[in-house]
Amino acid sequence: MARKTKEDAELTRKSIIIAAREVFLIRGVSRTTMEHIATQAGVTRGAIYWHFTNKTEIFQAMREQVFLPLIDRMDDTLLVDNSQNPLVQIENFLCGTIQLLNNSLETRQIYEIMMIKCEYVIEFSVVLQEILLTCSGIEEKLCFTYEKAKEQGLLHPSHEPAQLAIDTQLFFIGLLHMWVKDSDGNHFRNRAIKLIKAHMSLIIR
Amino acid sequence: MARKTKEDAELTRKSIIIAAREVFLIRGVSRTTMEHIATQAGVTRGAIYWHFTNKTEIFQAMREQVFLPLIDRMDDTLLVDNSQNPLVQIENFLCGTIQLLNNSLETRQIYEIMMIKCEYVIEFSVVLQEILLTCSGIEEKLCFTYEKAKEQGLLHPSHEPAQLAIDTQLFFIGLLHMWVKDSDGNHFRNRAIKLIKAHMSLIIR
DNA sequence: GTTTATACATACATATACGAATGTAAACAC
DNA sequence: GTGTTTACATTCGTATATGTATGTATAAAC
Repeated sequence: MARKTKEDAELTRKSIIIAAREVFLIRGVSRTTMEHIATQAGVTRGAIYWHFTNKTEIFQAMREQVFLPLIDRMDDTLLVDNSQNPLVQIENFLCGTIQLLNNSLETRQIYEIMMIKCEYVIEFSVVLQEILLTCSGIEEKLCFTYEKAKEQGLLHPSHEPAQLAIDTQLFFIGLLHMWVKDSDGNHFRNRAIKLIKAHMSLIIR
Repeated sequence: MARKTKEDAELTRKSIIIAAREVFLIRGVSRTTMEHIATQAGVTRGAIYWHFTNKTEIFQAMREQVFLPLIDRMDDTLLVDNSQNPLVQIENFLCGTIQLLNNSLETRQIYEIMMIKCEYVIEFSVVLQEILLTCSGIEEKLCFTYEKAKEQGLLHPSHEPAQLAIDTQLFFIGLLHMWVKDSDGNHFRNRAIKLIKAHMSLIIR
């Protein structure tokens, strides 16, 4: 076929990432081939190899579409906006993530792929490291916000911000994992917001 | 080669499961072939196809070696032994699981495989359902134990056993996931016991 | 002691996947 | 308007995986 304009090329690049997400979700990352992605995107493998060197690069491109906004939203909710009660800030961040998952098919699918449709073997160890780094960042920001709460006397005196930060983080990681696995929705998806509020209520006072 | 006794056949069956675990851990479940497992076990694919119909069946056999004992231990710690403080029972169950992971290479590897070396696509949906069922069971037993604690006045009056059960369960699921991912150990593995005690201390009184 | 079923190994047929090499037509630079 | 580069499509060689079919030596049944 013929050469396209730069805008068109960028469109096919994006369509490849979208196609990859759709196929990853159904077949799992390891079992999807370049041919699967190409067919889904309506191009040939040649097009994919032009834009990406291998499947890992497609995966990373897909991942960035979700995780860069996550960091931004976390910074906005926890660090920038200081007008609110810190505990409400944390609750808003957690609930906001759940609402994002509810509203955005793309985000929902990418989370599902990353959590239960991907095998973190050696070639994906970079991804694992990045996930751990992201988690460290979340913990830090939660800790920072819990410290604000403590300064304002919102916490029980025996509760340490660092411990609360890890507890909340682990609670939320568990919630996200079960949210993703709970495909029928009755155990965790529909109750996620209530579970977050219940968790926060354990901490208040 | 020649026919073996039943005991020998059972030995090769077990060696296949062990070999599968070792290869799954390195290559991920999807990317390991029957040939990989056979080579690792020192047999041919013929032996594997004799004992198992496909890879999923090997995976399930491997999984049962860990999850059936888990249920038993949970029942022992949370339901049977009523001599102790219910909150201590819960803490013992959680810490016991971590200690099992620390002490048993086999358990540790199978958890790692199930959490980050396996893609839960359609053919593994049965496994996912079983995991969800196991979680429901854990939640029920935690709830039962928290109810005992409430009856004994060990909980803050505003804390509901059902909510505490889910919160603890999600905390622990998150902890297990991070425990597995934290291969260098400094972020979660070495701190797991302390994190559990911190979590339980949030609930007391 | 012969027969039969077992516990594999070997061989084969088929399918699939990858990466690179090559082809090509249009966009863009000049 | 010609040349060059881009953005792919097509083709090819090779490797690898699967499942089955067949071979075979021995344990077990009788």
